[in-house]
Amino acid sequence: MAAPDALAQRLADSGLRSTPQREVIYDVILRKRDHPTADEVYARVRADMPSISLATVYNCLETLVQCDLVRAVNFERAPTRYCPNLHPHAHFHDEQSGSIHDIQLPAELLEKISSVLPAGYDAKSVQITFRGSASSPRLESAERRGKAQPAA
Amino acid sequence: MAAPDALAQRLADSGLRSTPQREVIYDVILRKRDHPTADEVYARVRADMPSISLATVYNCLETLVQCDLVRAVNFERAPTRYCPNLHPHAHFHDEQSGSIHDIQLPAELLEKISSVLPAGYDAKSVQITFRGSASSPRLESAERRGKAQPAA
DNA sequence: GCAACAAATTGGAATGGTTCTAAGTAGCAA
DNA sequence: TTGCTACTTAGAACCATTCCAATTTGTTGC
Ligand SMILES: [Mn+2]
Ligand SMILES: [Mn+2]
Ligand SMILES: [Zn+2]
Ligand SMILES: [Zn+2]
Repeated sequence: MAAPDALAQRLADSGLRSTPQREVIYDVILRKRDHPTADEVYARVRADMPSISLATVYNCLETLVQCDLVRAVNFERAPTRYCPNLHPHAHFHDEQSGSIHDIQLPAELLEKISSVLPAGYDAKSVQITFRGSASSPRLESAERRGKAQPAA
Repeated sequence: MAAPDALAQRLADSGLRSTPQREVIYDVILRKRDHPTADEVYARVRADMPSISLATVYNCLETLVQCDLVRAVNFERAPTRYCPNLHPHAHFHDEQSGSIHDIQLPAELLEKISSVLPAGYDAKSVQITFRGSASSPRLESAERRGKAQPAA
C-alpha cells in the first residue's frame, strides 16, 4: 500500500473507501477554488469521468462534507454550494454577478461574536453571510494584497 | 376613511390594498412572536379564515416581506421561516428542539463585523446564524433579564 | 484464485417547498 | 353600471435533492 493522500487518509479514518468518483470530485473542488453547486461539480467532473451519475455526485459531496474535507454553504434557498476553504470565514454574495467571495475573519472578531450569546446558549457553529455588491477593479487589488480570496 | 393601522399604511405606501387575508396573516405573525414556516402560518390562519389558500399565504407573506413588515429567514435548505422582529438581530437555531431564538446584536459589534470587508465590498445586509444547543432553564432566566427574546 | 460479503455507484422514481398559471372574485374609478 | 385592476384560488409545474432497487466494485477469508 502506497502512502495515502489526504483524501484517502480522511476517508479511511471514517471507515470509507477511496473511490475514483470521490477522488475526481475532490480534485475538481480543490482545483478551482470557487463555490460550485452540485450541478456545476457534475459538469466539471464529467470532463474527466463521463459515466459518473448525478446521484453519485450528491453522494460523494455529502461524504466529503461529513469527512470535513469540504464545506456545504447555503444562500437563501438557492442550490447548495460547496466550499474548499476549511478555515473559519464568512461569505460575501455579490447580487450583481451571483459570485461568492470568501471573507477572512479575525479570531478576535469571532470571539466577540460568540460572546453576545446569553448564558445557556452553546453554539457549535456560526455562519456569517454578507449580501451586496463588490466592485471588480478595487476588489482585485484588495485580493492581490491578500485581504480576501476570490471565489466565483 | 378611518385612521389606517400600520399594515394598511405600509401597504398603501407601496400602492397595495389591505385585504382580509393580508390582515389575518400579519396578525397571526405578530401574535405569537416565533418563526413559523408558511405551512405553520397557513395552519394558524385557517382557524380564523378556513377558506384561505396556501397560495395566498405564500403571496401575502411575500408582500409583507417586500413591505418590510416581516423578515424571511432561511436555515440550511429547510422551509423559509418568517420573523416579526424588525430590529437587526442574529438567530440561534437549537438543533435539539428545532426552535429559533432571536439574539440581540450590539450596534458596536455590527460595525466591527462590517469593517472586516475589504475595500470595494459594499454589503447591503449581514446575516448571522448560530447553530447549537440551548439549555432551557438558564435560557428562560436569561430571557427574563432581557438578554434575548424567546422565539419558537 | 474463489466464494461470500459489504460498500459504492447508478438510473430513474419520488419528494416537497415553492412558484406558476389560468380562472374567478372583489374593490375602485369613470 | 361598466370597465379596469388587484387579489385570491386550486391545481399543475418546477426543480434541487433524496430515495430506491438493481448492479458493480472492492475486500476478506479461505
Ligand atoms: Mn444570487
Ligand atoms: Mn433544525
Ligand atoms: Zn467559502
Ligand atoms: Zn428573528
